[in-house]
Amino acid sequence: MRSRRLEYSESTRSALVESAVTLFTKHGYAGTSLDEIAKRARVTKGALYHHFSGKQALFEAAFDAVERRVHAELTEVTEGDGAPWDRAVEGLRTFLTICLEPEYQRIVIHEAPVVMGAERWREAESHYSYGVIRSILNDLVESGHLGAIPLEVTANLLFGALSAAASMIAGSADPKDVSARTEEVIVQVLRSVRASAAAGTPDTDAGPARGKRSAAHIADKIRTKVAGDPSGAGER
Amino acid sequence: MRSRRLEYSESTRSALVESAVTLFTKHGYAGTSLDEIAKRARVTKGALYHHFSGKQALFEAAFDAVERRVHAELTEVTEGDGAPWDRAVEGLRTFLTICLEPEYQRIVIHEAPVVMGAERWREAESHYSYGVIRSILNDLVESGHLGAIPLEVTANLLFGALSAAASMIAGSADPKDVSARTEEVIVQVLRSVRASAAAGTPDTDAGPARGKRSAAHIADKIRTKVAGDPSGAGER
DNA sequence: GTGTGCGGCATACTGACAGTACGGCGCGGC
DNA sequence: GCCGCGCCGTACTGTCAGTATGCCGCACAC
Repeated sequence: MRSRRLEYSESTRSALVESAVTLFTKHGYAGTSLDEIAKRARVTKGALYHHFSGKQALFEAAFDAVERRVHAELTEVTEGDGAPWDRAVEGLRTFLTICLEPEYQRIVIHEAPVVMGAERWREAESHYSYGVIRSILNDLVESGHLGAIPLEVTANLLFGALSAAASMIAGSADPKDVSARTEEVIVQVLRSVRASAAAGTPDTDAGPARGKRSAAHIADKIRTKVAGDPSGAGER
Repeated sequence: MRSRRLEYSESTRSALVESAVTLFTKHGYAGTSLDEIAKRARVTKGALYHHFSGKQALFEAAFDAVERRVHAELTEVTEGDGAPWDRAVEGLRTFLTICLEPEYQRIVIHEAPVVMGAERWREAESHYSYGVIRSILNDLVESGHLGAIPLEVTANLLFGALSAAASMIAGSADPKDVSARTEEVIVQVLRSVRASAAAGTPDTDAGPARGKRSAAHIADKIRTKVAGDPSGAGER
């Protein structure tokens, strides 16, 4: 039988995480004191340090909480059974929407790389939004919508572009407009790439550009190990 | 005549900035104390506070120092008199190289948005690297290499993609390889877009594409109202 | 060349905050 | 009903950003 003690404990823990999400979103990591977080959760630092090893660990818990929500929302859209292209566009749209949420913006996109370190952040992201984007791209490649592209590199570029877009959109005077135009541009680019791949003309054009080592050797490297660690998302 | 006093003063100031650049790069903003910075510059905090209003102001001075160096390096390449397309590709390559420098990576790309606030950072960037990218794109459009694109939005997407790429490259096991592949992908995409524009076929093709559902409804969902604290990101 | 003002900097202090030590209290098992 | 341990509160410590204040010597006046 579920113990009362355990229930209390989990309740305070989640209260702390929720409080942390709220305050980190509003004032940032450096601008938020542990006393504030504890106070908002109606406990003291003693409780906080009982559940988390320190400020950074608490931040990561908050990060995970936000990411899990977002991930659920994303996969719901992208793992449907529609055509890959449609799911991709819909996923794109959903991700842009998510990026407008202050929690995701500030905690995941802006603060996390600094607080957790770029290394850990990248690692964590590969299990969440970044991973979704990569798998969407993979679907597009496998279904023939995109030609041979280095998966990891392309996914990374796309993810970076989308994050920057989110930041710009949220900071703009007319978010709806900027958001719509952003989506247009990305879809347009994807279509161009698709068309280019379909035309079977991997370029070779008459540019005065550099050496001919272009499209050929790219294909060699398409399959950069999608692997990732098979263990279920390493919780701290 | 140039006063001796003034010379000393400027020397102290630049020593502080240089020290700040070094230490912020190595240990980050939060991980560096003002005493360390002062000590490395062989002065005390008194001198530091004489020249700068606080830690944040010192960071911004360090930021500016790095940006100015980079900007000079970039414009030297992109403001030549070659063909727009060549200058673009060369600029792209140069920027990717710059992104490998730890100073630029950590101070400009990673820490600055958090320390200065995304708002200020964006504003500052528009005078530096981001501005260069935008003007390169503008040249490409005017010279007919790219079709009609929303300049700001596209430049922002490209800048975000490049920043993310830089981060990935620096963190990878084989930076040169990843860097090369990144360049390939971007150039490839640009070529596709160029081809698509040249073909005068803004798509509409017979893909499994979806209906013309309005892109604008995205922003309806911006639930929380951006929540920005306009002050320089709650730092302390 | 002597006085004087002020810019440039050092020293000493204050408040805030992350992290630690330790103790009490109540739930759950016996 | 009693004991132990897990949960949490209280009180303290060290560190660091920022402030208050004063000294020292260069430059300029005369």
